[in-house]
Amino acid sequence: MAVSVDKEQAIHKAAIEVISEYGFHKAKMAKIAEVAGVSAGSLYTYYSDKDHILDRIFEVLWKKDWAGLMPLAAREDLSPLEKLEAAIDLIFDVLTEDRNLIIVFANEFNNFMKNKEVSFARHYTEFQGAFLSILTEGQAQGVVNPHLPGEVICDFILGGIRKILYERVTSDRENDWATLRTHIKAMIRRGVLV
Amino acid sequence: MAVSVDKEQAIHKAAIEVISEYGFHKAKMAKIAEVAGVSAGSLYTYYSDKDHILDRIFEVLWKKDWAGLMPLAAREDLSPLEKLEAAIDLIFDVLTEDRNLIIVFANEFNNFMKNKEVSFARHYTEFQGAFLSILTEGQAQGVVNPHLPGEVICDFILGGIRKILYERVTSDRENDWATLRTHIKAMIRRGVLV
DNA sequence: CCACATATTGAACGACGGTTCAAAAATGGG
DNA sequence: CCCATTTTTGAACCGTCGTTCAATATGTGG
Repeated sequence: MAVSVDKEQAIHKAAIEVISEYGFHKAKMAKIAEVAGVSAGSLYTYYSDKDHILDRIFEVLWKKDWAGLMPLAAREDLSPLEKLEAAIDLIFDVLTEDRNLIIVFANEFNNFMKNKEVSFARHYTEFQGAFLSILTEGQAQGVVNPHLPGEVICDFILGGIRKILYERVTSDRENDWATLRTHIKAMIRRGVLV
Repeated sequence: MAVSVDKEQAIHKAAIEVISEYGFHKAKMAKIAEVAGVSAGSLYTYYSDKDHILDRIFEVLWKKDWAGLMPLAAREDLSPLEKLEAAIDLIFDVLTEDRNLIIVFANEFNNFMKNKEVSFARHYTEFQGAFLSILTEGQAQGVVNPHLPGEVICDFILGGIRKILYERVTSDRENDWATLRTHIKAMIRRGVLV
């Protein structure tokens, strides 16, 4: 009898749902189990403890982002600007797959990284590094403003996207992700002035 | 024998410090009391419960922002762009007053607002409304890009600033807030392209 | 300086919820 | 169809704090 991938998936998905609704702290193991359709004890067949569940959620998230961005940053057939926009698309694609994931990411990520070993540290760090390298390349080629520190641009973009997605997903309005992307890209390229 | 303002202040400050270090959930009442230099029981002379302490932290924060932004947005002697930059300065001033406050804000704010009555709801909402009105005014006067939805600009700016401040304050580098402001303003005005 | 009111203390309480584990169920090879 | 093995169950356990409160200290008005 092999452990079931289905159940691990079910727990993974249920955890995202429950944590997005209550926040990590108030998300009870019993509730996650209930939503996943397993017993409380079964959670411990697939995860060592509560932290491990959230760690795994972020691991999957950052592995996707990392796997997408690393080859992208290295491509020679794209201009830095094209890469930057592709990177933004990538982040959008990964996050907008599941509205609850956006909420979990926006609310729990920073706190979870605090004073703790996380399994996705390398992927996260390398993702940031790759994103930064795209900007640096853009500056070297004279298309990105060289007076702005790359880290500042990087944080501003990622922080801005995070909040935009969170606010949109939290309101009950319908979301047109495609249009939103073009707005964000326009803002990043040319700012808000006419 | 009147309750002491000093002690309430001490608890307020200690709470920001302890919560910034451990996160709200792992911040223990006993630890807050210890740092504040009072006993655990004394916390309950000044605050009804743990939530109340954090509620108060955000109430003070948003009252400052609100009190600064409301009159600013209404001024007729400033252009929308000047108001926008003054608003950014305001947010900077309020947050950079205390590095721990930035951390608490970045990590706990969203979660704390979830499914809960908060005392600062009105100040927060009106702050956002005032910020948005500055942008709308700018669009009406033809200085802000009318194709970008005001809410998107608003969220992008606030989310971007939050992450920038958080990352800077979390690293151990020295921070030059004045230069950082000009970079952020430049990015907002003209984007990242040359 | 006394009596009263209010503040402070910190040990003890009790609820909560993550985790455990013995028992039961499921699986599958021979 | 059995038996060995692995998985699942869920009630019980138990450590962790947020909170309480009786005792004590502190301050104040008369």
